[in-house]
Amino acid sequence: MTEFARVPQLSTRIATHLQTRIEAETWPPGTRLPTEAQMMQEFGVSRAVIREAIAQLRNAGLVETRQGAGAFVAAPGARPIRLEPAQTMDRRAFAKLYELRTPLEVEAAGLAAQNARKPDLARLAQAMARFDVPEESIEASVAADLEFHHAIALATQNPYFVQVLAAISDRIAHVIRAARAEMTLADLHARTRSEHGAICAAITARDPQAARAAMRAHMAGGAARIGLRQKQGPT
Amino acid sequence: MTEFARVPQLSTRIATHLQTRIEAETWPPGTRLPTEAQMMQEFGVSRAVIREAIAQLRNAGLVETRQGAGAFVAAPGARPIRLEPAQTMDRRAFAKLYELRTPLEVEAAGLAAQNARKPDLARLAQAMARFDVPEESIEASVAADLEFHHAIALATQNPYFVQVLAAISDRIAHVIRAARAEMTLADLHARTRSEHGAICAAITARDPQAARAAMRAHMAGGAARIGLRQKQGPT
DNA sequence: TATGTCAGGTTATCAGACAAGTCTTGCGCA
DNA sequence: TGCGCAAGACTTGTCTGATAACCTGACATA
Repeated sequence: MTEFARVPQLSTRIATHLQTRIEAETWPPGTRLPTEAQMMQEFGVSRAVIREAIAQLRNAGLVETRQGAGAFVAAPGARPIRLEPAQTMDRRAFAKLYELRTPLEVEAAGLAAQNARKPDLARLAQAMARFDVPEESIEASVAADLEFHHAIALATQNPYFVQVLAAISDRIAHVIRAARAEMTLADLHARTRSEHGAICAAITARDPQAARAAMRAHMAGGAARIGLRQKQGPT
Repeated sequence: MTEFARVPQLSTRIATHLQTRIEAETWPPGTRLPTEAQMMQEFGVSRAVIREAIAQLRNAGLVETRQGAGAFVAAPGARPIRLEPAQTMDRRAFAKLYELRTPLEVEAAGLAAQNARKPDLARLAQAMARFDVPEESIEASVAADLEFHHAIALATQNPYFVQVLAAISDRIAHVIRAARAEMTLADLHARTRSEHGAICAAITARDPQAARAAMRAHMAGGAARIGLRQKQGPT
């Protein structure tokens, strides 16, 4: 009968405790966890708490439950890849995130040039067209930017790029929006349009090398615009 | 009364329903969700189900709950990046995952060459040393491989690379382990040792360009060894 | 051996209650 | 009038007990 302090939620503490047993392979995949009743006794809490702890693990993909059968340790391949959010999104953490984003966007541009299909190119052109109108608001501009990069990710034909880039871009856009940039909206709009145009042209021409180079320039430009230095040479 | 179609759990259905409202910005960040009592009435279920649904959203990082106050839609920046597991980890999905891993490992090698500190280089050398002994088992070999790549990720000084590469490598290693490879263990050991050595040397020499090239060769070699074709040229 | 049935165990859901924390409101006081 | 503060309403966290849906394994039977 272990006694838990009440600082974090009871269920969370129990969940992390169980998680260590699973990740330490004390309970290898396929193992059946103790029943809820047994855990109630072991941890000295009510069934509601146990159920919530199990729910957390199930949500994290570490266990699977079957009504009437029990809870089982899931196979590693079934677990989702998960990146914990940075505690504070300060300038340093932001730069690190951008550092992660850059090679992914560059590679996505190259893959898009190789693998894009007709509908992908159409979607890309459509995203480009949104820049033809004069700049309206920071919101509209950011949304158009996101849509363009999303179209590239889709063109890779690789769902992993779509997912991870969507998550990263979304967070970066959020910070940009909050920071408000130091340049005029008109200038930002023009530069983005120009750089996006180069990328779009290279992808449409199915030139992976040019697409990568254009995207790399775009990333470096974006980093510079928001005050980040990238000390990265040619790859 | 027999049910033919098995429906997902009640809590899951309600959770996804709430999720659509959040992602459609019907409830923008900061909004307070209806109270548990209100939802009980709206959906006609017990409080336990509502609480499980909320718990799912909380685990997904979409809402935050505060005792006595309520449940609130979380800021996008606070949400963890999450990659859903592929339904089936077949050869195609595996290739896509490798496609994502390659640019990340290449960039990590380059950043490691730029940013590695003394302890990082020591850890790298230690990981290399594990290959000096003759091959033992497939398990030991895979573990040493993972440790080497983990050491590189740490040397980037970028926690995002550490997290995402750890998650991806772990899953790839799992598949490799299951597939058992087509080459002899001795041959695999020798090749891995040779390629890792080149990477390690480039990083220790603080030569980012050479580190990137060596890692790219290593990735291509690994892909070829497990039967994947990479149609990727120089970046 | 093969098969159908049943009993026991397990999770899913329901219902009601109290504890702990938060927010609002109104009252007393300066 | 304006401010401080405490009481009370409200909300989530935890506990308790019960029923329904479901799974597994043993057992009887042909």
